[in-house]
Amino acid sequence: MAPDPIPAAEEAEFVGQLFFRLWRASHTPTAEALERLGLTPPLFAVLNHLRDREASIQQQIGAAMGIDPSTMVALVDQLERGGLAKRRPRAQDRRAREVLITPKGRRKLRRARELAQEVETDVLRGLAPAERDQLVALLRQALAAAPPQPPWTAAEDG
Amino acid sequence: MAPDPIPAAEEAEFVGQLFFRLWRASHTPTAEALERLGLTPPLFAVLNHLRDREASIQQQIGAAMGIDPSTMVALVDQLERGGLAKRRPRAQDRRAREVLITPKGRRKLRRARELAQEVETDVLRGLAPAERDQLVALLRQALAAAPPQPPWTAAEDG
DNA sequence: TATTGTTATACTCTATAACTATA
DNA sequence: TATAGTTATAGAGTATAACAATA
Repeated sequence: MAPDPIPAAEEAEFVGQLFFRLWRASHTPTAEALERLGLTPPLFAVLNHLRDREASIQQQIGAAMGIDPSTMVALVDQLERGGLAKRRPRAQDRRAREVLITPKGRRKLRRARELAQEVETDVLRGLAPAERDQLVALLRQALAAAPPQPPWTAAEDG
Repeated sequence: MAPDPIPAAEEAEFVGQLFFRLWRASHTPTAEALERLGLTPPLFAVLNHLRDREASIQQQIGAAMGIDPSTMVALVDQLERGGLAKRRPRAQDRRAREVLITPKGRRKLRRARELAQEVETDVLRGLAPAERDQLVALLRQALAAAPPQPPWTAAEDG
């Protein structure tokens, strides 16, 4: 059997631990909410990417989000099976596949983003609105100046 | 081949993504530094726990840090093999094993904590000291009020 | 020859379940 | 019978490497 829940702030000595615990605090309920829509965090991340950059090809998506090419194949497969996105060969280079979000995909993404926002509001409920804005600003500032990152997994999301 | 490094702040729309990216920004180089000491992030986490609570038994450590009992066995095995900690039966209940950090373990932990601190300073180099303090305060405040968490993995550290 | 995507496989990490020894 | 720890196994998630199609 898995251990009981943990006192939230215990043992978080290093800043990295704080990042991790807050990420988990947001990731776990987000993943549960997404599951009710038939989505996973990686699928949600790809859909978010697709929302703004329709004609990007698999490799570009993977490079932008740190998803391995072979993993991208499986993710886009899932999106296609669910009718949330579709592939088409790029005209200028028929090796490459452009991935496009479908109207159904947009509708599902809209609901998913709402759920993710709700979770995030709940996770940061300890902060006043001004404090929350301040936190986000500091996080962005730190990340912008942080050392360059190696490739990441796709498990990142709200 | 794995994809190239990612522009740090790109795509981090949700706060959860910021947490994740900053955690990774600190976790990856920390893991690399620990490896040079023969440690891993989970071992580092357990040693940190042991530093302050010597007589805790495996189950307690696991419960406090969200590490599965069977995973704890493997971790303490590794610490014992390296001479960094040792087990002994608890007098009052010989089913239970108290885990104690050794002097060698303390020395190694001291170096590990120095390395982790250096990484963290580097990760947060974009923030002025006052901003950094402010960030930590906001993170702690948010975490203290966040919804109760399910068990965690041991991958959390500086 | 190099590159995109694909496939099949291997690896890492963690959880699950059955077992032992104590209680 | 219940609990701490152990062991062996399975599962999820991801990466690696070889292959096909195209450039």
